[in-house]
Amino acid sequence: MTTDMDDKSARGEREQLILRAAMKVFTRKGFHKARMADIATEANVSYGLAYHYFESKDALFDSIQAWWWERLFKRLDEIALFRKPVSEKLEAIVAYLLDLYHEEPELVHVFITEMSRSSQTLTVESLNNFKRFIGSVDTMISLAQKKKQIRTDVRSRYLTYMFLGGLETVVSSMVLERQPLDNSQARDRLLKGVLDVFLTGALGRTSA
Amino acid sequence: MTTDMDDKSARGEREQLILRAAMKVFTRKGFHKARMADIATEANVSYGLAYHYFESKDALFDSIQAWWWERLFKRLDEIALFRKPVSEKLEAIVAYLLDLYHEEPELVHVFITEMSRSSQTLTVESLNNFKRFIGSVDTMISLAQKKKQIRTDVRSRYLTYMFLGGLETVVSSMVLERQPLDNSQARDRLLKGVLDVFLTGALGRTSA
Amino acid sequence: MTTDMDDKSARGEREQLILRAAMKVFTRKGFHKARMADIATEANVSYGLAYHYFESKDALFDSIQAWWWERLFKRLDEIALFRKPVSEKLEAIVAYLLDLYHEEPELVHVFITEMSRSSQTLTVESLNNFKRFIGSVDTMISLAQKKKQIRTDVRSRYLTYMFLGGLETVVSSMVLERQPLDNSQARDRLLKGVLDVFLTGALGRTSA
Amino acid sequence: MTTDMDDKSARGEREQLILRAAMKVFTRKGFHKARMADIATEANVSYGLAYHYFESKDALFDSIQAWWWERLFKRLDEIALFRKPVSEKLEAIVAYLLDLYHEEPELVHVFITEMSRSSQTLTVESLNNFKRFIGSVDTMISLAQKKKQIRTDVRSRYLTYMFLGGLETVVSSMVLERQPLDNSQARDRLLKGVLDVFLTGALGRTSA
DNA sequence: TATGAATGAGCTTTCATTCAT
DNA sequence: AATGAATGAAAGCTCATTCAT
Repeated sequence: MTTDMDDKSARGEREQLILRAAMKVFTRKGFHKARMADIATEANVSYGLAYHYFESKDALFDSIQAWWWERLFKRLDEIALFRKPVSEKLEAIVAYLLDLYHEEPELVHVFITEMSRSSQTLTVESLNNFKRFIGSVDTMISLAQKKKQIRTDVRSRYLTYMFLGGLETVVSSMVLERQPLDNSQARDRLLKGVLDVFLTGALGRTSA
Repeated sequence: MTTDMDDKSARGEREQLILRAAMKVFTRKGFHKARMADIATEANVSYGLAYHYFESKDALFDSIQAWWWERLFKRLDEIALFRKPVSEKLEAIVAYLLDLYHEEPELVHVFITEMSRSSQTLTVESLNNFKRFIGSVDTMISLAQKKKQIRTDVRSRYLTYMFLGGLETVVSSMVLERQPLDNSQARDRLLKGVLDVFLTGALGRTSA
Repeated sequence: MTTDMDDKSARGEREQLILRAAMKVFTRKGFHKARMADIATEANVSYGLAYHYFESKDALFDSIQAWWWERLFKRLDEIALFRKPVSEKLEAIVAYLLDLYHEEPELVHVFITEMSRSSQTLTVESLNNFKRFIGSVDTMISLAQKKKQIRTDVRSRYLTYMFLGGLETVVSSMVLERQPLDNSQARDRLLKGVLDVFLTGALGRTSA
Repeated sequence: MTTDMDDKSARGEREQLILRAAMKVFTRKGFHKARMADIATEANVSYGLAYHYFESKDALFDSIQAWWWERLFKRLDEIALFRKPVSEKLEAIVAYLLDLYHEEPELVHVFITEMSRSSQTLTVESLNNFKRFIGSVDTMISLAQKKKQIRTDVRSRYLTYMFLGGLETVVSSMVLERQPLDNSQARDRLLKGVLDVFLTGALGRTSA
């Protein structure tokens, strides 16, 4: 899996340091209870330096969001180009999230706890990102419907919700209980599980 | 559907007034940006009075949570006693949420945006409520597995996550876009859709 | 001399207390170096109470300005109606300032040091107040020119500047050296002096 | 008119650059709202460099003051030596200010708005400069009184205040409204006006 | 019950100043 | 000479909470 770390190291080292410290503190205390002082301390950096790199606490949070969405959309765009059945595309999405959780647990944590809900941070812009995210998956699914790869008697939008909702909840349960995903077998089992349940349902193929 | 309003009317009328005002303001501004003054204003009440009924802002929020969980667990317990296939139990859960969203959209909104995520409010107690909630559904599902009503090759916990996650995301999409659910046809379609996708998967029965 | 104290006592007592404390602190330290904490301490009042009554430090300053202008314009309007030669009108203006300095030295101090110059606080609105002030005196003077009470070979605007400038500087010298004006003889001498020099010039009547 | 530029060009060119930038920024935003960063930007210089030349923001302001007073006292001392009637000496003072305003409007602006009032910057030293300034004019006037060139029934101090106050207000009105004084006719009219009103008063010679 | 004035800890943000390069 | 990253004290403002009435 390609990593976007490349452009990260291009950014100021200190900036990265602060960004990562912020993610840690947001993970630990949540956005609102996190104080800039905590972030600076976590980064072993003076109070003012955080403001040297980021205009405000909100701007810092926005940078994290931007980072998240940038990576995600980049990967989604790659996946959309796959010349493979929808099942493999969806599998790649699940894999992306699980692997990112392994690499950057704090980033995923912040996404789950601070971005994905929390009306406080739901600006018009972030709502648009969500719409683009959902829309992107929706496109894959409705394409699959056209190719008769999956059922057509349910609107693609609902299939999308069920897929993303299930995926998010599985990830959430790991995030909130801070379960590491260091075991690649566990990762594969989860991967297959999510996908299989989504595709064949709780009844499974035996329903035939 | 029975309503728990009965015990609500038992509480002081003013108390209810304040509680509902709080839900509205939390819905509008989120917990952290909501000020006690806003809530008092919304309730047309002095803000000293809010403290007469609720010890603190947190206590006020806790009351809302308690209300939510009380209703939910009561209903779940009823559903658990159904002598019916798991599909009907799950359908009753979906129906509960959709109907509650129709009745008390703010309550569901606060649940989605403030309670279900947001590490700020994730106290040990609320985490326990989530565990009990998930555990309750898990029990229904593993019971069904024992009765061979559903597939047994996936751990009940994951089936539970996929079900609740899908359900939550469908509800979320309504909540966040503030879509009313006043049409009973739409409600039934949604109900069947969620259930059917969960049970038979994205491939549907045709996968046989 | 009528006093506007009446409407002041109508305002909240505490509000007045804070306003006066602010004037004292502004007089002592200047607007910028004055901290809200200083003002609260001076007023023997908690920090937050100042914000209960005044939205911000600027708003507090604006209130002082408003008070100043309100009193001044009220008096100027009265004076303008005098059916007397211009010399008596101008004398009344000088008397107003000298007496106000006796009554409310801090108010005059703040006017001299913070309002009358200091581009920081020169908003469009306060500039307009100055223009109205100068315009009001200008009107008296040009009226006197039409009645041939005073020379007509110099534009009324310049006569106004010379009068107000001289007056302000005399008052400034008292203010900046914190000279009290408790002696009514001194007050009268000053009053006559300013007026006589303005009217008959440095050469005096002997210039004839 | 001789210029003090000689010693200015002796100073570092960059130092001058920064000094002028500071005057511009002080003129635009006032001393307190002016940030060192603004001054550096205005001078197209890094803000570390400003500290290379000036110990602090206050020191920078002090340099501007010193420049102002140095020029003024030099000129006043020259004028004091004139073997001419007081009217010509006072005329030379007015001329100095008007011409300086033409040459260095920002310097005069800073004097009017930041130095001449504003208790914040009124240090003991600057107060002494004011006293020396006023004293210098006072000396000219009391000398004229001894020679019976002007009236002796008013204390020289008050005549001085009336003269300087009128002059300052006339200049202020130009400064605050940012009127250029590029027309030499206007300059002469102003010059004669100020002097004539001060000498013969609002009643003029016709008062005889 | 009901009010809203009063309190003050806590937080974000600014910006003069220092210093390694 | 020159740069600008780094520091941290200082100050404005918010708002949950208390309490006298």
